[in-house]
Amino acid sequence: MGRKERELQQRKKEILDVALRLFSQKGYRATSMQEIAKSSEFAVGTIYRFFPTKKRLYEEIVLDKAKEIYNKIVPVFNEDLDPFALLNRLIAVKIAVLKSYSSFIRLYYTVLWEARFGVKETLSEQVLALYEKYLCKLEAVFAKGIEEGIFRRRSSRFYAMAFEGMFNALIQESIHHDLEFSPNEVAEVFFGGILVQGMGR
Amino acid sequence: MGRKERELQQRKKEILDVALRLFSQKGYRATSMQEIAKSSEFAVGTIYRFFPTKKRLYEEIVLDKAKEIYNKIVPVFNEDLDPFALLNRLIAVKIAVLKSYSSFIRLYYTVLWEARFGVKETLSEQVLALYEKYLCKLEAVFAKGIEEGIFRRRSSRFYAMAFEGMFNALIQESIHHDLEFSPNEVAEVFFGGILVQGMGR
Amino acid sequence: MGRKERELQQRKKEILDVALRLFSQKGYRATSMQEIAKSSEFAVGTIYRFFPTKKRLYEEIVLDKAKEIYNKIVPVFNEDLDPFALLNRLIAVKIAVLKSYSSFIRLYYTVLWEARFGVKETLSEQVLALYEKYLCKLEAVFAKGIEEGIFRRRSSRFYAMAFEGMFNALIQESIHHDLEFSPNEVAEVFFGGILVQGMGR
Amino acid sequence: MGRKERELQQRKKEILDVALRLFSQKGYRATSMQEIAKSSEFAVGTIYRFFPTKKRLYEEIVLDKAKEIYNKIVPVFNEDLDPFALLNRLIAVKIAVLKSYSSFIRLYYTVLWEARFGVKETLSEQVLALYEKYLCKLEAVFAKGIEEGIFRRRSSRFYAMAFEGMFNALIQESIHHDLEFSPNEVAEVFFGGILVQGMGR
DNA sequence: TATGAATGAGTGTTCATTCAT
DNA sequence: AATGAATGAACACTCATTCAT
Repeated sequence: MGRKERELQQRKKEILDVALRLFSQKGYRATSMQEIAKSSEFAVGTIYRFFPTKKRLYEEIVLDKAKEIYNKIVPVFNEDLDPFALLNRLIAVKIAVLKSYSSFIRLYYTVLWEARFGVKETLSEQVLALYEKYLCKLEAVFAKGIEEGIFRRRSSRFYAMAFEGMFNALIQESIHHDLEFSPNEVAEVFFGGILVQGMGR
Repeated sequence: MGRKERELQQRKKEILDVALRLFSQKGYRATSMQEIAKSSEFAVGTIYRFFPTKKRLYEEIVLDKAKEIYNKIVPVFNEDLDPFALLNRLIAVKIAVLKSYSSFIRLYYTVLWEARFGVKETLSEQVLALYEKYLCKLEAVFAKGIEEGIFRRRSSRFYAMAFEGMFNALIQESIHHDLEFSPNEVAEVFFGGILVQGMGR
Repeated sequence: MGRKERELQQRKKEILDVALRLFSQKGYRATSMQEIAKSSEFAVGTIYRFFPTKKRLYEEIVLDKAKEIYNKIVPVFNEDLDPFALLNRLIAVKIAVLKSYSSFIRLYYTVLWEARFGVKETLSEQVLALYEKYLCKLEAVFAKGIEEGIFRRRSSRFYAMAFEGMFNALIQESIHHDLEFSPNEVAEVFFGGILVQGMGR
Repeated sequence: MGRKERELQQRKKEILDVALRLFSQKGYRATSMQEIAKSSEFAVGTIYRFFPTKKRLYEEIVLDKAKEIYNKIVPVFNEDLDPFALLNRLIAVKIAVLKSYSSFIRLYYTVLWEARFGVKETLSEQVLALYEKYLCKLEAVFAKGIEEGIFRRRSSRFYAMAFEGMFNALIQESIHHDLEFSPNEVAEVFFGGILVQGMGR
């Protein structure tokens, strides 16, 4: 890759970074191309050199990062571990990965939210597809654990959603507010519940 | 409240209902005032008599419903129950209440999401305030449980977020997709974890 | 039709007039909506109240007038006259009608030109269709004249095109420059050529 | 002219050829400089080396070809023939010349049309000037014919316009549609009308 | 008081032109 | 001299808001 090419990629990256920041802060519709241009100190036309439409700019931002995240997380599913150990590992990896993408996290969850809960004219079906693949693998882990008698008998979808819900809420809280926690804590609460042994019902 | 006043409130309510439906279906930006006017069979100007801006109309819709939901849920916190029983009851009540607001739920969570995770120009600080009050009470319950030795020793904020995350994910999944579950299931998983007794660590 | 309705029609007419002038002077593409707005002293949005797109505004201008012209000219074809007399009458009527539309004439011929000679993305197929209908009737007159032995034996299409070409050139010259001529002159020159009797040289 | 100069002229010609094709196919406004650059396999900047603006490129194309056409047609006026014979010859030459420029014809007539009938910001005053010179010579021929008693007494401008109108309409119809005709036919129809002998009716 | 026509700033996008390489 | 990436004014069109009726 020559100097020219490298510079081009550099410019593209700069635009992506600025756009990511603005889309994160204000959302897709409230961010105008003019604004992205001004913030990135390029002309509008220059942005259109790299991205044919606003929609595609947005999708590229989201899809690129989403793929990166996905590719860092899913290998966990291929590790040769029992469901319990695998989920423990997943928690640790997810925390590490997601914390390293903290500036993108808000946008990521917004897209997932919109994609999953039906905002019309979904902006990134591919991100959704990626997430569904992840969910599928996650469900499989729970299914295996149930089968092996490690996890209580319940729908694996239920477990997957409960896991994702709890985990995502904690991650977001820790990134955007000041909640500190370790992978262990999440694992302990999720696996063992919150009751002190012997207490409760 | 005289007839005049009653009629006024009636008009306002009609507008709010139509706007809620449209905002829910298409989102805030994609819904135009002209559309709300046409659907509600009022003139645009009339809507502006009741709501000074589109933003305020949106906020009022969300705040109204959010208050209703809040008012149906928080009494649980005043019931004379131990933390464990109270949370059990909270789960049952939340499920019942939120399912009865299913057409509003998407909008509600969207606003909460935007408010909590910092989309600039937040559309409803008051909704956020309400939610924070709820969170505060929830934390108090967890704090009390910890103090009483029922719950394991951990930050009450951590418990509150974990609870909300798991619960909200399940509720959304059950409303927008086909996940069926009972209050008991949520409670059992949250309180007791997913491991079969004696298994795991 | 109430006052409101009348005023609306008045506004619409004002816009149409201004747009006609600008389209005539500068052509379709070189005339911007902003310009039409400024010239007509309405806001851009107001123009869009009356015409959904620029294209439709243009078409409405052209089609409306073209229909008027057509409706004033074609009745001649239904008069009970022999081909020679009918064409004489046609010349007189066309001159009278087209001179009364002089501000529209340039646009009219431009559209016909574009439509007939293939500018892509033709702006008014309906105007073309109208003109083809006229041409068809004109050809029929020539065909009849040929059959009756009044006109020399030649393709009626050839006669129709020759007639239209000569006539239109003269009309345009008389409107845009200073050529004065009477219907008789056109007739004499054109017929002198197509009548069987009296070959030159 | 050295090699350098020759190469330069070669480049220029290549650009003109490509631009002519594109302008003919899609019109002036719908053809972009980028497109011309890509089609001609030069860079945009290179085109701007030869032509200072898009408008001038267009004008040069049209003027070049118009000059060619003009130079092939006007010699007829210098031939030592009587008006009748000269016009006969003119018809034959014009048909031969214009048919050999058929891909340029649409553009040519469009420019003439715009120039003569006053579209503002005329794209080629020089083409117009050329055409007026041609018209002038044509008028002179008619004037001479009138003076010599060959043609009926009428304004020579009137004759010139009638001639051009009829001729151009027929040529365009023959190029863009399927009208076949010989120079003789045009001459016979046109002269049949303007010769002194043989009045109609 | 209720109306809805009018407004015009703002949108995403294009493309003639420039200029550093 | 040739390049083509960068520019930004201009475009058609939208829509929250105003205000004369």
